[in-house]
Amino acid sequence: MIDYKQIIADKLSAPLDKAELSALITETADDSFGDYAFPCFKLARVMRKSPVQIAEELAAKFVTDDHIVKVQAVNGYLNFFVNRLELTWDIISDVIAARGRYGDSDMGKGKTVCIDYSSVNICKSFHIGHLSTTAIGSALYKIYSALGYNVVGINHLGDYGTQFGKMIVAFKLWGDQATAEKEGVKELQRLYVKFHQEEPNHPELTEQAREWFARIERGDPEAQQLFEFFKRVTLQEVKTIYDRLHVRFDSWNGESFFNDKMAEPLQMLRDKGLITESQGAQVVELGDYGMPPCLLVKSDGSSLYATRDIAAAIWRKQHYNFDKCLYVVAYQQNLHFKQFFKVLELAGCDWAKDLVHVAYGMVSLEDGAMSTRKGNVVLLKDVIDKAVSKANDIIADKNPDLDNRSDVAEQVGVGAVLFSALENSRIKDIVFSYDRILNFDGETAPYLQYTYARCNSILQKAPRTEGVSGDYRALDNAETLRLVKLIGSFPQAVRDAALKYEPSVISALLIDIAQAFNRFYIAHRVICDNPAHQIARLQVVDATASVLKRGLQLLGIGAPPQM
RNA sequence: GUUCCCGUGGCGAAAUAGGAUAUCGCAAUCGCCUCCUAAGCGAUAGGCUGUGGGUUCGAUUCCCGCCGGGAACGCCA
Repeated sequence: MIDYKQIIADKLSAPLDKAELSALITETADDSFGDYAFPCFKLARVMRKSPVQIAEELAAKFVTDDHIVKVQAVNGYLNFFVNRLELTWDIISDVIAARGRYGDSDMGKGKTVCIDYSSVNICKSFHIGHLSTTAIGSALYKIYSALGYNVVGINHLGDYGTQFGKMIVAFKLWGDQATAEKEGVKELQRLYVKFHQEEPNHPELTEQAREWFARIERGDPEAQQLFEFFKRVTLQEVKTIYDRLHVRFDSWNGESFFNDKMAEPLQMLRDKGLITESQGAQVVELGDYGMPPCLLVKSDGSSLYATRDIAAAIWRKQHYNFDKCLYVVAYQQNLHFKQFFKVLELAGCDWAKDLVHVAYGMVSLEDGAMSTRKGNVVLLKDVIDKAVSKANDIIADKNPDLDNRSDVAEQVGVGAVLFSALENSRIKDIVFSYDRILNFDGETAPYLQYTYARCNSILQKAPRTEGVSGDYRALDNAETLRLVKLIGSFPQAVRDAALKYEPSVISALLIDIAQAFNRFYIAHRVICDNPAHQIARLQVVDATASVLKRGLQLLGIGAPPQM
């Protein structure tokens, strides 16, 4: 890969060192300005001259060569035109040489990243509120893997808490095994809701629930068995969703797993003198850091969320020795993460700095917040089913002879759903709307997939041309340049996505690439009378297809060859 | 009340760790399939980037105030 910035920096005779120079060199806002630009404004102060004058002087002194073919001073910018055919071929050949793995690197070699994502709750339905953590976490998993990191995907199950005592009471009173097996989480959910309806009028239920929860903790066989049953029913159902989304985990150690692993961390915090008594509870005071205290032990002696998260973080550090541990959890829990990260830092865990809360925005419905208890939820399964069914209808209409029709519809529908959680900055709130998620036009996964299929179609239909070499002058035009430059920025986008924990960096670039390709496609016929031109253009198509596919893979979205 | 986040054309967003004329999609109107997939492409219309200051050669981007929206703030997770 030719480093034009470096070439320019080496040849520029400005009173700054090479590193500063190349840091200042940027890509131009518009191809008509050139390809790279050096803003002279910072030099103005040092050199005591106007930026316009500096640019002109630098331009006059700059000696062009085979790589940098033209220099222009415009409004205080020094604009460089590179050898565009060289740039084009440089990028295209890199992509082709990468054989489908363009953008991969070994920057993470020997490093481990833990990613805590999706983390479903037992006995609760999987609704669209869980889509963001699942899609973002899974995409980060793939992105970090592509960068050579060893990645550990963790589904930190919500499988501990007094609600399971309630579930047992409800199940014994109103439920039965056969129905639960048949109806799955829906039935568990119904029992849970019923418990809350009955509880105000039957205070003894609360007491029974507490008792059953205590029995789970003691390892009472009946309680344990029922609890495992709920867990099995929930996971069975959730796993069918994960299968459809192609989401994988390396660990399913949830809250209950850490139940017997909290004593040591607590003792450690006590030994360090961090824990104090407050209103009967044991807390770590964080007033010095502008935060309310972090509660670790309730006045009845039982543990809390933060206690388990601290134990889990320590356990993960010991077992995986991570270089980074990401928590893909909604921003509602900002304070919680800040608190327990700080507690670990105060405890002298220098690795506390490697814990990252990857926060994302809330999903709400058009008529307000979702509520499991009120039954006001949109199930993810229903959304996927609708999307797939719509994809099916469109295929029936546009491409009825397509092979593997249902498979393609599945990939398109699922892709559309996943993309909705990956297209924007994760911090943005989302108001769920069927209209939006079922729209397959414009900036959507089906658009990317369609563009990929278009590329593929050309590659397949192009007649073989033996003994002819490509004429790359066929690539000397605005549409190709724009497309190729975008493709060339893909590796950096992958790194940025990892650095910022932001898969949307990749989604946004893919949209730009697809758009640039479609404009290229309209403007320049690939399969044409001139075999030399055809060969050159086919390589652009090949590279586009390759990058679109790789990008979609990193987002966890399928790329059917035809649609 | 305190802390944090968000505020860009009717709607949804982008702007590479301050840079050149604020970019894209949806919706709207009008065009383009005897020609590589029209899930596409083009054109028109739509903006004082919430607001008032400040820093800077330059602010959507950084700082302060205000307004509007959201979230969190002790025995849930």
